[in-house]
Amino acid sequence: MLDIKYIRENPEKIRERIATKNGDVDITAIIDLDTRRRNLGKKTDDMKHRRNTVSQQISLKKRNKEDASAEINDMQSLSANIKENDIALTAIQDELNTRLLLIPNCPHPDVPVGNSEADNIEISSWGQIPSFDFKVKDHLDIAESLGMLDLKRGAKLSGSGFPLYAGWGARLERALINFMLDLHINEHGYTEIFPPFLVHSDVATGTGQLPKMADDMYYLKEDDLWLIPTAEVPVTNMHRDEVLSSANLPIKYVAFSACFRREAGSYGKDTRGLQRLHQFNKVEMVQFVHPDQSYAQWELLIGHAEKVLQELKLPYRVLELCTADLSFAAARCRDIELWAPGSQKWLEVSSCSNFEDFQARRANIRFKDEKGMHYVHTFNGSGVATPRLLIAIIENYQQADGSILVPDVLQSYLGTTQIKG
RNA sequence: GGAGAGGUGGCAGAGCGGCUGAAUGCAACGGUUUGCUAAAUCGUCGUAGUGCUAAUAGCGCUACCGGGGGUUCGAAUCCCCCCCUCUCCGCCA
Repeated sequence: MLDIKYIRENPEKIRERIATKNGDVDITAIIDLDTRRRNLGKKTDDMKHRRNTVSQQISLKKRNKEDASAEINDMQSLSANIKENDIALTAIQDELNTRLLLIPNCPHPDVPVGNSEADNIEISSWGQIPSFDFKVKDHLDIAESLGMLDLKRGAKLSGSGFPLYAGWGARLERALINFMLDLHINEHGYTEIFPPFLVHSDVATGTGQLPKMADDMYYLKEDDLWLIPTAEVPVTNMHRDEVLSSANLPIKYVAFSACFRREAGSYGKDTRGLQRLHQFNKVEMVQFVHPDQSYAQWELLIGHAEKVLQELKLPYRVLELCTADLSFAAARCRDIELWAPGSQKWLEVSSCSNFEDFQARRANIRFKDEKGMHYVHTFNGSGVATPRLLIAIIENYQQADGSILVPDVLQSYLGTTQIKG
């Protein structure tokens, strides 16, 4: 959410910044609502002041056994008017809020302006793209032949997009999650969180998924609960409506969770194997920081995600997303993509977004220092999502005989050096 | 799912129609004093909206005692609904 005062004072600037994100906002309507809210609010507050004053007089008169019926009469009609105004005011406030919640975050000034994902900029890369002296296969062929994946049975249970891992596939999945959590906890100083996977509407609103992305989330009507699309949602909202102590910042959490996404509107795109799923596992890093440290810490977090891939010795590249490719809530974002030789493409395994105070304002997460109250900055990044990581491991570590070598750092977790048929 | 108790400022905890934005204690901040890893003492000490103003400084007004309604000239205080926490019972991994 943007600050209404900032909108009031910089309407044109906001319109321009949002336009670079291909967003369109009716700033005029918002400013109009804001003006009406302030005018009616002032008027009503003055009426309430009068009521408070006169009520004091009534109290005094009654104590002195004097007649106060004239004043009481007056106040009866005044109170009726106040009630009418309050109702009107609530309606204005509600509409204003609804509109404010639909305004995307403004991109950071350093974000390259672009029209599509084609305008994202590669800012670094790591590792060598491997070459093979045999015909490479893609992850689905390999995993199915090794009994690691059973997508047919997954679909029998829940439909396509709900993968069923079996045998070494299931064990590899579990090993990856443990490896990543341990890395972030032991080497990067994060505190582990294991959150609920179902959350209230206001929680999903706090991080920016609602109201705009409602169609992309699974919803349980009976209980009014949403399945989380990422651990970011519950973990960020842990501190909703809290005042944090500045001495405790930055707060760094890492959480494993299953993630549920309806992927409405993306049918048929990148669907082979594990590329795009309705349910997947992810290790997510979330930080709450002082605004002054925001971008420095965010860069470190990207390094934490990269470290996972370096330890696994997988080639990757880092992209700075252009304005058009930024998500609703993000001010700035870098994606990390892994090379998948069997599929012959780069696969996004981590998205590291800085939201500045956008989420903090929505979720009301503040900190206090000598100068007063401020909103924290929040940012997060996958560290990382498992399905595409699994694809990259299988495809990069595949052998001519159809087996897969296990990356060094996973061998102790898996108890083997090679996965064979 | 059933029964009971309770939700008050950073925390603990009074208040139970007007003199309460809220006692008291702790914590925090500032000063004094003594001095050694502390105590004593004085003062300050909620958040948000809004108006005036050059002002994130100051002053004023309004709102907020889990959330939403109601009664009343006036509600933290009375009434109704909902949510949450705790205890007991039931069910259950």
